[in-house]
Amino acid sequence: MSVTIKDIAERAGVSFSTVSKALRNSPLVQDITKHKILEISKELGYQPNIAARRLVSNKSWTIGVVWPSVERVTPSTLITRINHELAKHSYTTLLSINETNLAIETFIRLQCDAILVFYDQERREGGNIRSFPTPINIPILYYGIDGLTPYTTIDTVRSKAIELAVHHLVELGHQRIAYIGHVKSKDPLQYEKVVAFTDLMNKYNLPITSESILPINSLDTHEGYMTAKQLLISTQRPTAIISGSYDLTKGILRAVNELRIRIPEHLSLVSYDNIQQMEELEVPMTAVGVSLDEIVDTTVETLLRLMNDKGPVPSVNLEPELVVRSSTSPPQI
Amino acid sequence: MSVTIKDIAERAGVSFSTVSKALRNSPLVQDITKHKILEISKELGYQPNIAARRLVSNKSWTIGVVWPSVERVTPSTLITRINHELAKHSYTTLLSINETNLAIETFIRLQCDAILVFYDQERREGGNIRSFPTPINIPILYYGIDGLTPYTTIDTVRSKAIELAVHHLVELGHQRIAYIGHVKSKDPLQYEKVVAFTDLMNKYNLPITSESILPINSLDTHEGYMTAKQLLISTQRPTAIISGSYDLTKGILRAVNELRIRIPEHLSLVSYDNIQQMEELEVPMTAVGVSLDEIVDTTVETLLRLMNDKGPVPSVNLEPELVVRSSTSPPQI
DNA sequence: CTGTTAGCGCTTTCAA
DNA sequence: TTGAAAGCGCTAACAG
Repeated sequence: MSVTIKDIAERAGVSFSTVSKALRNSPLVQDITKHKILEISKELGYQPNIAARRLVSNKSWTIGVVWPSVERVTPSTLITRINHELAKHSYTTLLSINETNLAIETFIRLQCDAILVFYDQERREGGNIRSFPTPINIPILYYGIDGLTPYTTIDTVRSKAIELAVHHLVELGHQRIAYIGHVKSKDPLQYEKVVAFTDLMNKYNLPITSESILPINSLDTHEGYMTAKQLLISTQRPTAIISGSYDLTKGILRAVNELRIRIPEHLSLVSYDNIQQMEELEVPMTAVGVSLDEIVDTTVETLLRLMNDKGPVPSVNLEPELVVRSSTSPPQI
Repeated sequence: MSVTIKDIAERAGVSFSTVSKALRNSPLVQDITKHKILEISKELGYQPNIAARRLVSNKSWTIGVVWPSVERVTPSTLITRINHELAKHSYTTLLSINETNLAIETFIRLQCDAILVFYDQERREGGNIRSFPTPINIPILYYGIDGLTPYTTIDTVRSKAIELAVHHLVELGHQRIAYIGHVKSKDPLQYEKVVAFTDLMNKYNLPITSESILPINSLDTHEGYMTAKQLLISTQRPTAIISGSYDLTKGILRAVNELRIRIPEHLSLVSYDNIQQMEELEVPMTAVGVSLDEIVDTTVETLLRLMNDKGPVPSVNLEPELVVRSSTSPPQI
């Protein structure tokens, strides 16, 4: 059995309620007594039992995160940052890699104070996105699927980001623009970007050929490299490329280097994913997207409101920005 | 507030202990009553409070997994599989991405039934590998760092795997053997493999040149591709390559294809990581390592013993195997 | 079959 | 400043 306040009380020769107060640093306990109790509890390796505490105080200081896709690298940074930020507010995050509804169930049983759900686009779970089958008394926040659930949601307007990219390039004078990104899979988040690209190219009356939308199989560096190399060898190569993710961009850069193409003189490059690392690439990268800081802050803030406010908390749709760096310029003729 | 058995009891017009029995499907409750109770509880969205349950029954059916490195892809498959396997024994896994000691603390407070620790080699945490600062009453199992902790450990003999690979190639008659997989970072698990390679090459009196140990930056596909391409262009190219991971191997294969080198006629290839996917590569791959199934099974089994046995549970060092497929043959002269 | 009761570890009045 | 007592949601004897 684990160490309890009773064990400490016995050793310290005081009542267990005094121990409870001492451990929570209540002013109602003499300093000497407090010291002694703290010492003994350390010695015994005492850890307060969250279960019991939650039972009486209705607060577990625990947030459940539904994380059905451990294997995807992209959002990992996000959860790491959120975890860190919540820790500042003394919350501990717990992840579950089970199927969404099962995970939610577990978190309810654990009496978490709130649940954050990263919906798994790839696994496409059985239709229960809209609402959990039974009523839930714990606040839930969804990430990334605005409009698909009745719960509060944090999302980013991906199409807008692509628009910003195309617009920027067109303003610089580019006409032959290519988009390298996920097309094949049914991932709606990725699909949204391609659609936005096509729409905007049409709007500007720019040509869409087989060489302007480059499908890839995954969002990793190697795919970016291979696809870009193929594309850039062509004589009618584009004067500008929009890349669907940071990892892809790294690959594209390698291909560009090998072919001795200079950025931005011979080729302009805009990348999705507004993260700090864009700044540190060989060529500081012009990028579009919502900054990670903003996503993290908004998510944590919404989570806190969800737990503290009585009324409903509104969903947020974060607006992407364009950050112009050195990878874009007017096309050279 | 959440729904409790009392709420159900009231609605059903029975005592709350009858509800408790009914929910746990006790034979001591009439079928009609049981049905009614089950229905009401579903209607109300009842979820048993693990906290309260654990408080009295001393069992939370919950296993804490310390997972400090969400961002690393490799072991993700492992945890996914373990999670699945434990579910069969009705345990739920909970992950924490916090620093090890903090995570352990949380799991103790949550009264998990056991804790599984994946030690983070990259983050190299502050010296507390050896033992948790205070006594713990919950069984702990460490993965991958045999000999560094007093707790029970599951580990694989990585050096032995590399030995098997070299031995196999030497027996086939290879002399110029290269190893791709020396990560520059100080990851001890990777380092162990390089050391084993050097030792064995020396033992067989085979030459180690600058072209037999290829340093890489990470274990991913792109690194494998770039490194292999560089290596294989050389006139004095090796007749066999040992690859440090599955991902690297995929990259090496791409380079090989591009250069129109044929496997195994022109080049033999052995890969670390004994996983099913090796079978499905363009060339079914000869591989070394402990099979994932075995790792999963052993881990789960040890975890269960740790929870059920009274006495200490021994650590396990899993022996790697060599699985010969079609990617290796004697060198052609 | 069903209800009553005690108690798990803890916080929180209320008394001393 | 300390202790006693009640109660959080649940399980497990024990009585009825």
